[in-house]
Amino acid sequence: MATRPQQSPRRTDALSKERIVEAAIEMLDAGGEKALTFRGLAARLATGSGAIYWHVANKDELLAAATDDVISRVVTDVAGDAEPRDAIRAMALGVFDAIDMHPWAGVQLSRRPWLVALPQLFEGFGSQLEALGVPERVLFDSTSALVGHVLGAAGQNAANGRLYAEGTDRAAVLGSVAEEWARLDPARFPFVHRVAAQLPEHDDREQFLTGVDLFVTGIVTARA
Amino acid sequence: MATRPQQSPRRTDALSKERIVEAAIEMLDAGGEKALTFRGLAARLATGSGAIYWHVANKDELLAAATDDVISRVVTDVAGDAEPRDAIRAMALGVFDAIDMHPWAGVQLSRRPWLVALPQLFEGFGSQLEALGVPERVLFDSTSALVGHVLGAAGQNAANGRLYAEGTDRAAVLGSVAEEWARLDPARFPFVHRVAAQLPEHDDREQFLTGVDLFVTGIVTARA
DNA sequence: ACACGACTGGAACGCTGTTCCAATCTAGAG
DNA sequence: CTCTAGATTGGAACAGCGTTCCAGTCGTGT
Repeated sequence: MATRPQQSPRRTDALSKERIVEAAIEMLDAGGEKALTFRGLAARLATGSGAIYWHVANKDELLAAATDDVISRVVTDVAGDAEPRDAIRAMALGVFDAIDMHPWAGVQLSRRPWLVALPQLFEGFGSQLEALGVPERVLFDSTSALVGHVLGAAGQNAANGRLYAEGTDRAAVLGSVAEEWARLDPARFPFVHRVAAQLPEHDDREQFLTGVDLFVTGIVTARA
Repeated sequence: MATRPQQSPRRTDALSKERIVEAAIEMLDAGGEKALTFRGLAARLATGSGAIYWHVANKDELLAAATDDVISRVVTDVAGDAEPRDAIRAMALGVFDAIDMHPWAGVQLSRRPWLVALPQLFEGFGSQLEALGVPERVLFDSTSALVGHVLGAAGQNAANGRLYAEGTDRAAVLGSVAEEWARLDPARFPFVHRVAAQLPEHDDREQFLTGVDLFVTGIVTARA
């Protein structure tokens, strides 16, 4: 049988999971989820796809590792010596911005939770709620709800963002959606009809923050 | 050149987008997102994949149509003559249960919003908030936040559900996650350490409802 | 000098979404 | 009734994917 010549020279710099994850994040940021392929990754790292599999079990693990990397970086960045409400706002905004910057991570978070980053979020939000005087009895439920809200709403926003990621701009897309809403039957959709105009001009980041504030207000109010 | 024999007899019952979407939903419910393939769909409908493409542009459109079908069914089911808070709880639970029953739809919702069902959600939640006396000025933001919360938290839950969907049961998975949390450094994760025990025994549905209530409380409180 | 395990890279496999097109049906015109 | 034009079908073909497999190469310890 014919021997395989193995013509191309071997790499000198070692491959590693870190280097692979780093390259994967770059590809994901550049072209979204479907831009990450093992062939492309191999080309970018100047290797073969088989070599990658020696360091990473499969694509799912690679995506999870990339998501973990991106999220945990943000969570640890937030300092903890502010007022509880401000600290919560800061952490929530950190998550929001991270997911906004890496939308593929948002999808991943709503797909495979219990990530390494999750305990960090729980710890951060939970301890601040405790500082706000939320009683032990409802602390776990409140924290779960808050974490779920932040991840859910941020992911939701990232999904919207992807719509006008390529080419078309935000205002145009939202404008056309607003037109659609305005065309709906005013008898069946009076409310939608009325607020359609506000759709194109709202600020996603601020709206997200409003939601977090409302949530904290609810928790604090129910505390009594 | 050789003619193609086209041996198998033609179907008598017409193909249609509705029939295709219906079959797709069955496949998605049975085996999740990756169980839906055009080949499998063609086999189930006793046709070829090409025929499906005459009715449906591509897989994305098919997924969007299936999601719309499942979600809008639930939204229109909720009657509207209850107390505002109860109506909101009922609608939220409807969405929660729908996504819980069809987890693939949850992923889809956090991926491609502005679905046909979205105006219905906006209308439902928005009009109830209005009935609660939320002033016009913050009505749009509050409704957006509430819709985002419901979709986000429900999707989040569905993602968790998929972890113990196949084989392993919920209690076992949550138990092992709780153990992992308990093993974390108590100095760095005091809060997580403390609430880990509550993780396996909490009720997702109830926790979701708690979150919605907290949110509404926050909105009502901020109304003043 | 040698051997052995860690590591590499590219070929190959089975599957996917999608495109293409001959074959076939249906409806209406003449 | 015949003919034809368009709507619809089904399956072959294509490019590309994740994954597996394995011959080859390197670095290290003896």
